[in-house]
Amino acid sequence: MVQLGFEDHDHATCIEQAMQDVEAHCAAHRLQFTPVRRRVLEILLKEHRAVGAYEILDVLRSEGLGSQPPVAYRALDFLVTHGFAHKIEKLNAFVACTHPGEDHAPAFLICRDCNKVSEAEGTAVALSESARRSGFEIEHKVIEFEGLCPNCQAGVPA
Amino acid sequence: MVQLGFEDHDHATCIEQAMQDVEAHCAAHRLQFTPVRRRVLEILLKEHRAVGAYEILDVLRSEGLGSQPPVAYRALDFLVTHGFAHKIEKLNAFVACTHPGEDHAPAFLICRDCNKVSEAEGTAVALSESARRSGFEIEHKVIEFEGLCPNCQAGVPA
DNA sequence: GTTTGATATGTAATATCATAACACTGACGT
DNA sequence: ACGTCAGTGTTATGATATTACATATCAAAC
Repeated sequence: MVQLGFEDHDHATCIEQAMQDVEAHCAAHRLQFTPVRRRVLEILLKEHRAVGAYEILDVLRSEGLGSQPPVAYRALDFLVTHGFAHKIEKLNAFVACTHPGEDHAPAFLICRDCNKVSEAEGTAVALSESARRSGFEIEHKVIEFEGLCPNCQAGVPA
Repeated sequence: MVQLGFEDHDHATCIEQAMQDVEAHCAAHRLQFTPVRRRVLEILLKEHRAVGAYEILDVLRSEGLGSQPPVAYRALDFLVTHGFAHKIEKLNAFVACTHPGEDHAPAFLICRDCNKVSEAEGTAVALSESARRSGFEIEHKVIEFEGLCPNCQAGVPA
């Protein structure tokens, strides 16, 4: 399982890489990667934690990129729809995707202490197959595990 | 997988059984199954669908059992804490538990058309073991699959 | 190169979900 | 009777999200 988020890593590279991937994906699919959308993704990428829409809106507002909730929600909707970000239902907040562009069904590990969110590579979940067999057609999966990350268990300061 | 919710069943019996189970569990554990809490559980049990807190509050209000949000939220909190109901994070709403009293980690199938919610018996999910091995201590699991139930796929009227 | 349609953004108003804080009540043990 | 504590009543407010409509911008067809 990939567990980006709790581990140390070169964050600047991590952001740059993601931005380039999204850029490329948008170009390839004729998607408009507008300034607001780009900025919202940057804001999300800066943190490996779920960020609320109004927190994002505050930043946009301070930069003159928009001032009303729909601005943030529309950009987030674009990012989520195209797989560049995910909504964490448990937190009513959003995280940047760590595998942008790939079609995947991620599982999230949410630390209730440091609030970091880690996206686990979506290996097959037994249950979902079982549901499908019983006739339920799954369109969207929400798999979120809340708990304590290794760092917080060890008392590492955030 | 148990799939109560989408199938036809004797609903009156289903409600009565659940109420008795909860009653017994409260008696055994010295929990106060007060009128408001009882009524909220009844409201939830009446439907195999997620019900919003304010929808519940409307009913309580009309019956003189309470008029302000905290009344509903407190009762729901009691029911969720003791495993008599679950919160569906995807919908910000609540369902009665179909296995009250048992300690379990349920998975939910949510039909986006008829809004019914089915609680699947929580068999082990491969991912959660994998997360645990990597050092993440899971305290709470959210597993929700949204899609189309067999009835709605077949065009059966709700 | 201008019209046209689709997509994106600006903005006001409002809907929906949830909690903090504090006062009151009633059951229960002593 | 008195103190304690869990539960409830009530006010106020906070947090999240959408509807609706106006305006702007882009891209492709003509």
